[in-house]
Amino acid sequence: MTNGKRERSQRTRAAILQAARERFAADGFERTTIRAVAADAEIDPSMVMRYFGSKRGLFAAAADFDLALPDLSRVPSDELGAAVVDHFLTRWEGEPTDDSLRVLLASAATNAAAAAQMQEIFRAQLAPVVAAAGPHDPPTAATRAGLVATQMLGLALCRYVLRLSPVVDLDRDAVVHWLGPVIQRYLTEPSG
Amino acid sequence: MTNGKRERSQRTRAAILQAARERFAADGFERTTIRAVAADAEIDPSMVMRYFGSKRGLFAAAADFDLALPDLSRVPSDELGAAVVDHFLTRWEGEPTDDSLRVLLASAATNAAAAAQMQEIFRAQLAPVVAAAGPHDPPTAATRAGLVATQMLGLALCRYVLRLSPVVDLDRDAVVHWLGPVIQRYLTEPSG
DNA sequence: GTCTATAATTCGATAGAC
DNA sequence: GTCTATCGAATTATAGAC
Repeated sequence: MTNGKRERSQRTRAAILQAARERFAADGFERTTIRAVAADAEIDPSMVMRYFGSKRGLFAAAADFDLALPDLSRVPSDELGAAVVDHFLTRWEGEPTDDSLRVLLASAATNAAAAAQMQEIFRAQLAPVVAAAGPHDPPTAATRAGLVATQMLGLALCRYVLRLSPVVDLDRDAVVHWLGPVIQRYLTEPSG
Repeated sequence: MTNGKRERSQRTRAAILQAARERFAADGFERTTIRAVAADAEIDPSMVMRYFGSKRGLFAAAADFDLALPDLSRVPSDELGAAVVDHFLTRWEGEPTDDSLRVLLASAATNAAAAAQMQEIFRAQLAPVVAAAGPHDPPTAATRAGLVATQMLGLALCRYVLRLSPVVDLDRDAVVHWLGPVIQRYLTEPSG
């Protein structure tokens, strides 16, 4: 394959992936059609099959992402909660916006593979960072990570998916003000 | 119509509705088929159409529910958080279990009507109870209700839909212990 | 009230020309 | 690599017999 063709192939692949992320995030797995993704990417539907094999393969590629959490062991212990909340807000509302979490949120409720992927992301990415934030059993780091997930995913659900107006209307500082101490408690409070 | 026929009709309708709630809760709106609901209810698919008009009509009937929140103005102010968390746990895990919230959660991400219904339930049922819990602006009762929604819906999402194991493994007392103070703060902390 | 039969769509996936 | 054409399956919804 020539370099020109390879570059074009990579561009096509990237265009498909971007269109797929937007569709999956907006409509979920079931309602997203390969035909619609192809139309958004301005290519033929059969190309989606060629590049990703199947609708499930396309979804797996679109939903693969990295929380990119910072190393909490370097954050002052009394600022852990605010740091975590701020990080997620940046990740979800920064430029350019990454739709990957919304892809998973919109599909995890009705797609076992998506739910499993969400579980794995929090197990493999959030729990170790929580553990590294400091020794504080009980409860275990896994339990603390689960508690953090209830609040952060609940925020994402209400703010980006359900779009509950009082939650959408909170500005960034207000979100950190209200959720920061909650996450702080989940990360550091000793008893369980 | 004779009384016998009317009773039978009511039983059929109730059987359809129960089967629909289970299917919608487990699979969401898109993946749930009228055929599957009818098979579960052991009746003909066309009967579902006769009773509920359309798949959307069936969903609307299955997703209609009442949070049945208690009057918080009668709860001691320092027990508000624990009372709310305990109420939701009873509502979601009591006998018999009511799947209605899971019906909405599983569909709200990909179904605009479901998201709107969820918004309306929290606006019409949660916000007034929060307001009645006592005067405490700012922030407004709507904002406080929104914050409560982020934590309680996040719990429901992680515990019942995603089934994150650390969250599933928490017993009732642990949930109240961890979330109670969070809800307490969202309901009563003055500054905003 | 309950059923059969089917209309009318839509989708994922494949085959194969170029 | 890209496209046309189409298969086979599944769905909602309707029409009408009994």
